[in-house]
Amino acid sequence: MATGRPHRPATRSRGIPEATVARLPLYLRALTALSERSVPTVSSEELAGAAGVNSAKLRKDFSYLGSYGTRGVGYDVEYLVYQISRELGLTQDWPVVIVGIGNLGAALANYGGFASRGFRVVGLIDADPELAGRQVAGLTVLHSDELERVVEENGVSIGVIATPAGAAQQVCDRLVAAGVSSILNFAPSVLAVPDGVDVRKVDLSIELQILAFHEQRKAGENAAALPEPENGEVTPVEPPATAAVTRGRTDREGQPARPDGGPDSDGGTDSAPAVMPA
Amino acid sequence: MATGRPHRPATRSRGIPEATVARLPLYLRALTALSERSVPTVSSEELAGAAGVNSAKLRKDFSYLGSYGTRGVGYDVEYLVYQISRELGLTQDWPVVIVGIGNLGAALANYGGFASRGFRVVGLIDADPELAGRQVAGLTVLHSDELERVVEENGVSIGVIATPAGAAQQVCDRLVAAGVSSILNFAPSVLAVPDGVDVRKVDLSIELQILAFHEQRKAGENAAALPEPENGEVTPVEPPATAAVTRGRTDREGQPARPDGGPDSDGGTDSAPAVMPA
DNA sequence: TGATGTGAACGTCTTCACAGCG
DNA sequence: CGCTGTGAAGACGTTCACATCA
Repeated sequence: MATGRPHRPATRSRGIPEATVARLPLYLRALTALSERSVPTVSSEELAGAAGVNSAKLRKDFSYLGSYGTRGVGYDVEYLVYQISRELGLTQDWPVVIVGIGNLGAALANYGGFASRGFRVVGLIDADPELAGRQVAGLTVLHSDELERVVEENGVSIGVIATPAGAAQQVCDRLVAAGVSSILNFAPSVLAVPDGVDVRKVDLSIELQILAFHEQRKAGENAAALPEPENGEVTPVEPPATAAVTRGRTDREGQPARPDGGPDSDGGTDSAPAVMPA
Repeated sequence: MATGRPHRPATRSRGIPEATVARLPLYLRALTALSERSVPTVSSEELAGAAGVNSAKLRKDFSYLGSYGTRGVGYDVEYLVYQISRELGLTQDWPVVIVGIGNLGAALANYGGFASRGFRVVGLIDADPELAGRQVAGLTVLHSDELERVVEENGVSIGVIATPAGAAQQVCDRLVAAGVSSILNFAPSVLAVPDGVDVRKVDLSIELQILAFHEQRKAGENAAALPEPENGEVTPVEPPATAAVTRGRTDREGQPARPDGGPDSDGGTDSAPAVMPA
């Protein structure tokens, strides 16, 4: 789950729960697919299947929007597409700037899903003078100096940060100062923003770490009940001996720092700082 | 937030709540930064600030791992880094394959955050014969035919899908058949997987849509209380007249489908299918 | 009759407030 | 004394089960 953090304390937005808002785009995608196949109506059961949720949840979600279904029949696809689009604000045009045109920024600029949903990329910005002037996704990459100008001229309210972690906060500050009030952050850093500015975070590495946690548990179940090193003594989990069959895990280091003695036993740790592609 | 869907019904994993697991990587990052600055201990307050959460939540989270702090003092940085790493399974080495080497796949392959946390990219795979043989991030891109071989030879249990939406399910099926049991999906499609396989989804377009929702609400507050088209009659929200000052929104279409009459009034809709960069 | 819409029950997550310990 | 660790309360989200209505 790319996890986001709405700055105000999870205030229900006009009565629509955050969790529901987060699922509306999912429904919209499924509905759009149906619309293209000219399917006139769907039941909550069918639509829920296509969106990967259960039908009770879907019906409750839709109930927050109003009564858009027909009992005994289902939901009118076209009508629902429009209502959800309107609720999400996709019947408007949202100019967007992307800052940091590395591989990731370029991927975002080329991403078809943006343009098709009311988002229009109006500016690509990078600090590297080498990049300035180059064409990416049909747009000319601009130097960072132009950031404020692009934001103001286009009335941009949504900014995407795809810079290295070190640059993210500074870029964020400039975006906010120029008038941006919603930020999608791909850099692995925590952004501080004033009240009224929304930040959502997408962190590639965090997602993998969550997967690793669950993967580790599966492995633990296959072996005996996993040994619990509750106190300082650490017993590294022995990988099951069956080599080729068991999914590959190879233990690395084995020495933790101890909480009591002076924690200066071992100088620096191994891990490099998490840095974005650039 | 990029949202994930653990397949089993949100079972607490060995007593650690999912929400806590999702935050551990955040804490780990903040702790690693402190560790590099050779800070020996942190209070829950400081660490919470660095991670962007409140301190009560952080303490509760850590309490699920055990009592790793010292009252009146705080937490030993090195020790906590190790404990969280172990809990997340990052003291092991996780071989990973990335399928779909477009801009996004290349960005992922180059992403420093992977390698530094126990994740090792062992295979880059793409269906395009043109790409096969090219070097990306120091690895040779392999053709899809090699998928099963790479997964089996390296004991890969985590796969990343960065293909277009249309290819995602097929790639997923092959990964699972070859032995992968955790999947990070960047394609905008709902994946069906057998029990025991975890899927996490990162959807760039969904994140933007959620931002747009909140952005729209901010705009609505600035104007009068937003008009509620509760019944079929739709009143498109008039954008505030102040042009340059108000953040840019320009209305597009205005005609919704009606729920009662035959829904065949207007053939196809405008929006193109959401497709990944390739 | 068959599907929606929704109160009510349940489970999970967050926050509070303070006991307890170094 | 200061900070952790945690019961308890409250907010939020999900699921159930069924009244309701086209």
